[in-house]
Amino acid sequence: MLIGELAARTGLSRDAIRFYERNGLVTGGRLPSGYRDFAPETVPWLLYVRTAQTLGFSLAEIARHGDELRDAPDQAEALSALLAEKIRVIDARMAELAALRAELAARVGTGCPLRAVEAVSP
Amino acid sequence: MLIGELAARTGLSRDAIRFYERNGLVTGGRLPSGYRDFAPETVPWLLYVRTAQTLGFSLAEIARHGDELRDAPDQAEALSALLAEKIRVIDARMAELAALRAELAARVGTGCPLRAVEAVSP
DNA sequence: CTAAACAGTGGAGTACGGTCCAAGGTCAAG
DNA sequence: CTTGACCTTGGACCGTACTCCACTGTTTAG
Repeated sequence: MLIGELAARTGLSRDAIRFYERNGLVTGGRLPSGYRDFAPETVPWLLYVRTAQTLGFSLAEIARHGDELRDAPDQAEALSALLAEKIRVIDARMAELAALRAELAARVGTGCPLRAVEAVSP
Repeated sequence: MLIGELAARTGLSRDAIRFYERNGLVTGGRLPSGYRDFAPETVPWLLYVRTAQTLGFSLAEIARHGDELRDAPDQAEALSALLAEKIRVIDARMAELAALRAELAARVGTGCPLRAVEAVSP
């Protein structure tokens, strides 16, 4: 698959894909012409990359996870561990959000406890 | 309060605070010496800024919210609306995370359904 | 054979959120 | 009056995650 098609299928720009390649997030072969040639599985992988990214993982982290996965003796196990770790991260993040939500919710409708926030505004 | 003390109390660097000031996130008076002079309420405000930031709001958004708040005819109401909006954002974010968590959880322990993710790694 | 539509490279530029630094002013203590 | 801690400014620089551009090579359709 050429880069243009991959871009179309993932919604990424060709430049972004080349950027990802430079940073070790994707690897493709090369055709005799020098054109990049991507495997079909690259599509779900890139979709996954975007998901992980919106989750707050940096590209470097995602690349590192990918590497760990590739180098693992037992891939299935490594992946399970990775996913489990991500789930922990998600849980932690959700807990933070829940705490913040509670804090905000407690202030909504009260005319007073917001002083700490409002009295100072820019 | 001088900038150094504010920095110490908020955990921010003096440079970061000056950067925030340039970008309209904080305002302080000036002493005759030219030194910035911050009100005590700036401390909770900056702590709030950091919280909002970890929530995924950009400094520009936070500044804009602060402005809206300041300009609102009814501050208490404006703040309630703002908090309510943030809560919606949080809820959306949590829902995304929950969906992703479910997706990941479904794959953990299975040796097969992870192909889509694993077969492709960098 | 040529033109269009792809692809490649390198490098500059962008926005964000800062950090670091030099040169210099201010202030309190000794 | 000097020393040291603190403050000021402006500007350079960093990492992240890209985008845009010019110039060049390849492939494909007519």
